[in-house]
Amino acid sequence: MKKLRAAPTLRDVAALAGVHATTASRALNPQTRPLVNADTVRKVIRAAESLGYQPNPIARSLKTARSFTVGLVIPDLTNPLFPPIVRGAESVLLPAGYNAWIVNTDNDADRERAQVESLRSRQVEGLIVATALLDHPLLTELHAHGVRVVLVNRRVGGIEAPSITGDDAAGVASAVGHLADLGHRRIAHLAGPQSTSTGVARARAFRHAVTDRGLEYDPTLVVECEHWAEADGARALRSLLEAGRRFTAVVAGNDLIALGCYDVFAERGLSCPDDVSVVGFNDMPFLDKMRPPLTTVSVPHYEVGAEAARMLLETIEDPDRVARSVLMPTSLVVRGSTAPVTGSGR
Amino acid sequence: MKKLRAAPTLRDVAALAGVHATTASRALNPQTRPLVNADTVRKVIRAAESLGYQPNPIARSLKTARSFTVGLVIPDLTNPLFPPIVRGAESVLLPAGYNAWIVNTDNDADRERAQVESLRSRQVEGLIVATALLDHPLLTELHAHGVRVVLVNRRVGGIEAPSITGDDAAGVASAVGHLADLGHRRIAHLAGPQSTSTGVARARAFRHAVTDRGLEYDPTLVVECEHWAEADGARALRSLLEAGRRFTAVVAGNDLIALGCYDVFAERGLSCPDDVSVVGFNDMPFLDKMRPPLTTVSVPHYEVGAEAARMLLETIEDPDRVARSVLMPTSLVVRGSTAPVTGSGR
DNA sequence: TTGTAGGCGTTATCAT
DNA sequence: ATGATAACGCCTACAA
Repeated sequence: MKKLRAAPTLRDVAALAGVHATTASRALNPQTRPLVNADTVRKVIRAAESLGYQPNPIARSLKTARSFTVGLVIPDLTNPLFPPIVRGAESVLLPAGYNAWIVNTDNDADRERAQVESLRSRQVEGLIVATALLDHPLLTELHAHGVRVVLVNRRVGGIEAPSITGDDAAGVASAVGHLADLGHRRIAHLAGPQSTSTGVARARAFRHAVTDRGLEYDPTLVVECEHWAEADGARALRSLLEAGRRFTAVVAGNDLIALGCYDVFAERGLSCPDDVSVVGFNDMPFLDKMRPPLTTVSVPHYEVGAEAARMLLETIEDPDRVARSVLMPTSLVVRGSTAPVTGSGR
Repeated sequence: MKKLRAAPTLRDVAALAGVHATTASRALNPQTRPLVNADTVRKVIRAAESLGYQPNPIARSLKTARSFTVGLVIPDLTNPLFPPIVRGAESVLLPAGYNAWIVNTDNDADRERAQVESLRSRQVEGLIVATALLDHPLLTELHAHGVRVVLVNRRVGGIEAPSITGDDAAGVASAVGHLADLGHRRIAHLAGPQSTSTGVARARAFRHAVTDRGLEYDPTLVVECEHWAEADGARALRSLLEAGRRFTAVVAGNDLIALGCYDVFAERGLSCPDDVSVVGFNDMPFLDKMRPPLTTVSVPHYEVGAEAARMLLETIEDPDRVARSVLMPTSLVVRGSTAPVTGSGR
């Protein structure tokens, strides 16, 4: 068995430098360094380097109740939407000396509660949360307890937490506008879950965009999906078809719902975009290689994550900062799933 | 400003139960519970519950040098290959009372070193590492220092660390066999980086599979990609085409390299599978919706992650356990990117 | 400018 | 069966 040399502690450094541990602590900490003699500082730093000293963050946390760590609460890492948010957040946090603790909730409230509890007990200094529901008791609680939270992507009703989201209204408007320009008059909306702010915002934006374009808003052309997933998108589209609704285009709540439509097209021998045009939302990776390449609304997820991290760091440094809500600009990416309306319609 | 009620500590529980903190500790800890009077245990537990007591893992770590946390070292979370590994690992770790710290290295050695350092300083009890290179000084070092490491997906040369990988040889053999059955005789291989065990293993397996099938192995039909990415796959395929090589099928090192080929097909007006068949590796999500749907070798990544976590927990509980290397079974998923060879060839 | 003392919350060790 | 004491490694008063 190999004997593991224990990591050097502050006392080891102090001993080597011939000073007291306190002095070593002060010398090593940029905050308190001015308090100590320049020569001593140099000696201590040299000692620390020669021993390969790394402060023990656990001991530090215990004493200071800080951790230089923030929690990222993600509903599902396998949804390609979220990894770019994570990377964006890390791109800001790591250079600032913070670490990110990523947890998956699997869209499960109990698991979310347990994970958040675990983060809190490890003294995370704030949370970036991507799991928000409009009615979200846990987040309401955390907010009431003064836990620093920044929401990404979705918001919670009734609390004033800072949030960074895509501009759903503008995005949906650009999608509807694009379809209208192509001559589509009967456009369906496969809405995301109405338990999420994004689902509601996009559905509302759809209604407004349609009427703004002088089209008739037909509520029977709007179906809610239970989850933001392919299977639910497929189910929603099937229900429209089976009810005999007529439409020539679909605005999907997100890309996965749009891809679910592709499955139904294959089942029923429909052609996209010849029979039906489809627009997604998010611009997740690889859409350009789909059959057909999916027209979608691009959201700058990396920037969403980065901005959320910046905002969280701001609130950590200045707790009295007022909550802001930032809308990140979206852009329409036109690909092959949308085309001018044909004579036939459906 | 809201006053945050500090979390109750063990002393609070002890005081409420009318016992000493030590006793409360023993009563709450299943390991030591038998040492204390059943009545006392009940009193303490009741007190703990009424206060909502949660042990402070930081203090516990400081004292015990344990953390019930393991680190997951991932090269790039936006590569859809890795999230399922993460979830598989979590599916084992969380129920066992462990947490997972996920870190992204961006394929950068310095960043990896920093992240691993940070994990170690937080007392993680082991590492699940997906970033292995054949020549990997950091991992060699960690191994020499006795750090518990389980490798996933890829291995390191020269050290005997347990590893969980897909069965590259069998997977490539099934891909080559499929193409041979379709009549292909001149098959190219766009190999992954030869700095990774996977890249090497698949290239070697390709050579063997080709000759096993009685085909001629032509080294000019094998090109190494610098990274496991679309752009590199595209570059490699272009180099073959520009050199005027003749082949009717491609075995790509992984799915991303295969998708890079799609870009080149589009550039040059080639049709897949009519002009060239392509097989990928990994079966990442959404391949069934690509144009054309990609034939690939499926690797059970979720299970890879789960198995790695199980193995790591085993080594934590029984450090003398000998390192095993597990090959997870792969399966060929035939889709639309492969077809019988046509007369023309190229 | 530096040192001393004490404590963050928990558990290991020794004593009762 | 329970209590007292000390220690994990660090930092923050306070004292010198």
